[in-house]
Amino acid sequence: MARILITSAIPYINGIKHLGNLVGSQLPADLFARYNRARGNEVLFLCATDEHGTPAELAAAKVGKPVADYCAEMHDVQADIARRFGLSFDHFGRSSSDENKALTQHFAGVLAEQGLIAETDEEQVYSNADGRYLPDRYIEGTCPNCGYDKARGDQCENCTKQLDPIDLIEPRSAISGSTDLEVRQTKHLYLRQSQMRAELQAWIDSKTDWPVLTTSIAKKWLNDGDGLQDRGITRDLEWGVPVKRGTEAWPGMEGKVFYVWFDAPIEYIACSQEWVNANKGDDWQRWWRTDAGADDVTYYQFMGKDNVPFHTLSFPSTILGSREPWKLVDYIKSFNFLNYDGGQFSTSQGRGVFMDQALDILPADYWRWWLLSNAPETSDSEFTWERFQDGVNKDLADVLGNFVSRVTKFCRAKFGEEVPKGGSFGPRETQLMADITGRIRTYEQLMAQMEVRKSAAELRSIWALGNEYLQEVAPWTTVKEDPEQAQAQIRLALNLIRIYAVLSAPFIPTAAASMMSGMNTLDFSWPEGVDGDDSAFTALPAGHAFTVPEVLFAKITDDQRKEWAERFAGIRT
RNA sequence: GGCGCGGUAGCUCAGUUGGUUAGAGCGAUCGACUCAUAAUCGAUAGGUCGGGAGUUCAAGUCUCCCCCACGCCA
Repeated sequence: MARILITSAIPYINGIKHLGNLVGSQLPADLFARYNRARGNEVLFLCATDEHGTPAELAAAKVGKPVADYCAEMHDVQADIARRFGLSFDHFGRSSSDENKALTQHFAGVLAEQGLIAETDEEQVYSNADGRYLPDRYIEGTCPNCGYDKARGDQCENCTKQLDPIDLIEPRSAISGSTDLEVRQTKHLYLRQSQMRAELQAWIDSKTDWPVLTTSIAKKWLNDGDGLQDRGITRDLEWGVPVKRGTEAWPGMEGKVFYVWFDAPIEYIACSQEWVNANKGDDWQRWWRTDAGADDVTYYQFMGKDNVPFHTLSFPSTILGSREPWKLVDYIKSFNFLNYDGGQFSTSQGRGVFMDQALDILPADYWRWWLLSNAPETSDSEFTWERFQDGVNKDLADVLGNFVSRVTKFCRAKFGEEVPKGGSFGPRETQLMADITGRIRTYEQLMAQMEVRKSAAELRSIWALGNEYLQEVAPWTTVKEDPEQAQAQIRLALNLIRIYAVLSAPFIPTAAASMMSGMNTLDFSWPEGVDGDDSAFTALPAGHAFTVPEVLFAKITDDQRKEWAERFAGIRT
């Protein structure tokens, strides 16, 4: 039994995530977690909210709440939506947890001991009215290049020129509008990633089986220009992990916090400590410490491409640079972006469909299936309401749902609601079982390789095999001439429903549960093969009672599609 | 401007280390069936694999140049 550690990129606390965020990390990670559990592997699947930084502070201020309260509330909101989407985290933690504070401070301390932390003095803009330092992009003013009056401190959106905040004419705070700004000297810590460059390069080069998307982004950052740059890991903010050197105070760093990108990935580890402290597990070290039992763990990370640099370079610098025996990631599965109807999904602009809205109009399985079977693996892909309707109706309603419906209703009408016992399997049945077994083996390989779209396509063709069989042996005709033979045909078809439920559960867990419930069984054993008395194809024995399930997937009508397309055409307010 | 990922049937995409008549799903057309969510099953049509040059007995698959789209960065 393999031991599988899975983490999904942690979503930022500020607001509800859209479908593009979902399909880029949490959803495929959940697919992989569910599959591995179904195969009997020991799985620890972790996710959390990423809570620190300026955007959270501003969002809290906007609704007039203390930032800690705001984050606590938003964490619960996100946890509830994740649960309703069927995301099967073993724990959904918080980067603002005490565990993460202590661990982040610990890493900073040991990195300093290893000579990988540099202290620098730099100039930062301070807003007296706001009582805080302003990140570059929160300073606005007139562009010295083109005269645009809403240029940001990092770049002018009008002429695209890169700027320094001190270049701006009549600079003001983007938060309050105040012009009472001053430049102050402030001290900061840098992670000396440049020192780790050769080691990271060798590590990345050894990962020949990673997606091209992952390695190409990592190599670009390693080799572009002057190579990997040191990175500031502290900020002049209040909301964050206080800067400490382990448990000791850090002279000169009073009142400062670690940068959100330093503490966020450390939460992957801290989350497992939260998992233990929540009494859900009893040993986090055997997942993370190679000196405490984690050497047989295989660790997979899932994320969108925008997160790749931090996971291939920054976080590994932290792990490797500590010179402590932490588990390093074995495989990084990265995704491109999902676009929405001709443009990008946008959290800040409220464009697209967000997770709560999606669940308001359809059950999670509809979304899970479409998003996963169209996951942006090789390139960006696009959500349109037409494609969504086509995919859901054809795959889920017509191919799978209708198969369950036609088999169970036919049996009920002709033989009653129990698995019929007559007849025996002949050559055609043997062939079907062999065909399905062969495809299951392919499906297993694709799932193990995290080939999400191909796995979905393979699963769909397994569903279709059932319809092909029924069409060919035509039990509705057979029953008139040879009822015993028809019973054998339907007995096999009913067993296919259980097999389909088990195979499909990672994609569509709710519908799979309905199928299992209808088949009146708790036998979730994975279909290993065709041979022997314990064959998956005879798991439901003759005489086993079942009920006809409710319609598994109602079709999306043209009227619904049009209404939703219109409702979600604008921006969310 | 640099870099990255793409450009394959109407649409969405597969096409390992170059090798027989380039594949799938959807859509279209025709047919079969009537158990079923007007579902299913079969068949057919449809592609000079972005353009050009080159290497090779052989290129969608390698090399070079160009064009287009998207993304990232400066």
